[in-house]
Amino acid sequence: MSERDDSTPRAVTMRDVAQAAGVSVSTVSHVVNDKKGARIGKEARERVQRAVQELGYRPNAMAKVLVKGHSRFLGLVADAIASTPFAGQIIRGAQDEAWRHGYVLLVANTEGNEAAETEAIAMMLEHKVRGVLYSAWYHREVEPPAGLTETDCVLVNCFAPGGDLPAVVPDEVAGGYEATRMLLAEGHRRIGFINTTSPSPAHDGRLEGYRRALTDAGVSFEPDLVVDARPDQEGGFEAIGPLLAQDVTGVFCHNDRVAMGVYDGVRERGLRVPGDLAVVGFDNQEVIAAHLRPPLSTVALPHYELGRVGVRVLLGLDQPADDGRVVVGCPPVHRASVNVTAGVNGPPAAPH
Amino acid sequence: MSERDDSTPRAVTMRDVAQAAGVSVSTVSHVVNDKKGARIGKEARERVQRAVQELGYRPNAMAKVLVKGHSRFLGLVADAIASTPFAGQIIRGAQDEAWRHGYVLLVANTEGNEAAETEAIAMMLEHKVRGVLYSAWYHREVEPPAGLTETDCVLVNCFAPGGDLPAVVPDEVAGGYEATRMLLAEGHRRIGFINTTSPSPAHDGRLEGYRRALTDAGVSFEPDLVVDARPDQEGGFEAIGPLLAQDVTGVFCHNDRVAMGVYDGVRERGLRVPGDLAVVGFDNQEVIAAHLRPPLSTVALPHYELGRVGVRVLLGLDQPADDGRVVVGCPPVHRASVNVTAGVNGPPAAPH
DNA sequence: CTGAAAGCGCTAACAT
DNA sequence: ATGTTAGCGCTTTCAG
Repeated sequence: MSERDDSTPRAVTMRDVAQAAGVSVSTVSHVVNDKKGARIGKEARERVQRAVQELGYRPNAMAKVLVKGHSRFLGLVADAIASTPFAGQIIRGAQDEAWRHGYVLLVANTEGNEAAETEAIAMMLEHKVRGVLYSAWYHREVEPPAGLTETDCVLVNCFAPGGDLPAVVPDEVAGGYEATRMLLAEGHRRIGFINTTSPSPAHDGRLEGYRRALTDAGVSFEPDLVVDARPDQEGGFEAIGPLLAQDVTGVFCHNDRVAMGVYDGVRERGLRVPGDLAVVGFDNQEVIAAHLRPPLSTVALPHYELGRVGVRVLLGLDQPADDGRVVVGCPPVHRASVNVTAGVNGPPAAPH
Repeated sequence: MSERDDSTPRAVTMRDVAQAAGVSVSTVSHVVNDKKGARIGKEARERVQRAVQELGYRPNAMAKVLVKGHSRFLGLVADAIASTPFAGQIIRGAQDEAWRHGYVLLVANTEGNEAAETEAIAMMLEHKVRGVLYSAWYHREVEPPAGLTETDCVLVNCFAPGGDLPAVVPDEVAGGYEATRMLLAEGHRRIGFINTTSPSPAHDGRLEGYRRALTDAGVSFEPDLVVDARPDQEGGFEAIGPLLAQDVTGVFCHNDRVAMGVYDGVRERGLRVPGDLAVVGFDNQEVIAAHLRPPLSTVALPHYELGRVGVRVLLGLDQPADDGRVVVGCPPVHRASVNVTAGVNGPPAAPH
């Protein structure tokens, strides 16, 4: 199974190295950590390095933590690691940034289970994490578990009632604005908006952005052009009918899945995207958006950034605004569902 | 930001508790860990428990590791945490199973970067992990990095040349067999297979399964009904034409994205799924499969299981076969793309 | 029933 | 230029 040696696979310690090199442990410590102020003879240094090589010495991170008094761990508790590709991006962003600063991520996914959450946080606290990121897979208000008060904590893709905890969240309003702009920019004036039925920051923010974009373009807001639907394919499929009946020429969908349903509905009627109807989504969910026919113009949810900025705030590298928030932009992604000539990025090569 | 106290936020240790409770540290240790053989007076025990509560004592996991000689860490190095929802499932499966046995996962995603990989493994080794899972996001042969020989290691969703490392992999052959069976069971006899262009265990295994299923059903294999295409929407879209021209009534697609492209191609011709063409995918990629119109019958890639079984093998709970492999089944998922009356599971409610 | 003490692997003064 | 030593917070004999 592995190259473990014989009877007592006791790990090789610093003392073993010292012994083999014929020096003291502190000397070994100095050369291994490449300490600045330490003057070690070229001679001895080499002997130590050789011994390290030969014995295959690996420093014990735990022992180090113990003496230094603080670990290089960062906790990340996620409510849904799996249900969606999104959480993965948050983790990746957090991981990359943590790594860059010498931190290791302790990830726990709780699937919303409160007991698991408490246990996960206890685990992190016992590992003396430098702080923890508490994240949600979709932007919403959360009630952070009690244990979190025992350490530094920043909320990612969610926020707490009081507003006392720093929160890193996507800019829903700007996102909705951008999405609507994409349609406006192509000359559309009757623009439908299929929003979600569930009350949420996304619901309110994107609507707000839609209205503002309309206003800024001198187009009056028509309540009838906004319909709420289940935020998935079925919802989009059903919602597009009424909108088409009102002669919209473009539609902004609450998310890419809704847009996917809209595509189906449009096809069902023998119509075409974008010729008969221009469509813009939200989320930029790769599997869907980039590979629909035609590829879907959309606005990206910045999950990677969210994770990344989350650790930056945790480490004190970025400062939240006065309201405790850091708002991350949602960049527009131009593809062919608004204007045939616009989207030029063909889908990337796919493996397996 | 957090409830840190004053100047020196020194953590409360066991000694503090001992002092507060008026007992010795060893007594505290005994009651905190609920040691079996320890006879502690009801009286003292209560004092300790109270002190623990009041001081908010949290045991230091690092110190514990140091004295016990081994950690409760399991490493998981993944090549692509994010590019796909798949890796997320592997992590989740591993996490759940690890957790169940009191282990904590140290996750590192390397995005295929070799330096990151080496560094990640070094990090894990320094944390004295009990072992590490090396995983790939799509089933393939890998060259596990050298550092892994220093600890127990099991391969997940991949395998090594020599076959010396235990490997947990999906049963591609059985999967291909199942997929084909779904079509055969509905009476189809001219069944196309859109395979992938990239050579891989998936390519060979699924083809093998397809052939076996045909043979077992007394249908002769026709090479012309098998076409290789890019394993995505575009590939499926283009490949379906030639197949339709050969009067296939059903098609087995290398994956769900290919099936998505096939749907488009079928629609383009004014045809219907499953009426004019029955379609079966592979992967069971939720976002796609469950929400296509009609919902796609497919075969699931058992990522969660792969991760779960990976840690079981690592912990010695499951034994690999003589060839070092543990093969995990790919269960068929019946939806409406083969037989209208078959798929009954409407898409689940979707949040946000 | 409870406490004293050794020591896990390492770092950081402090000696030499 | 290098060695000695005292802990970091905890578990675990071994004595009382």
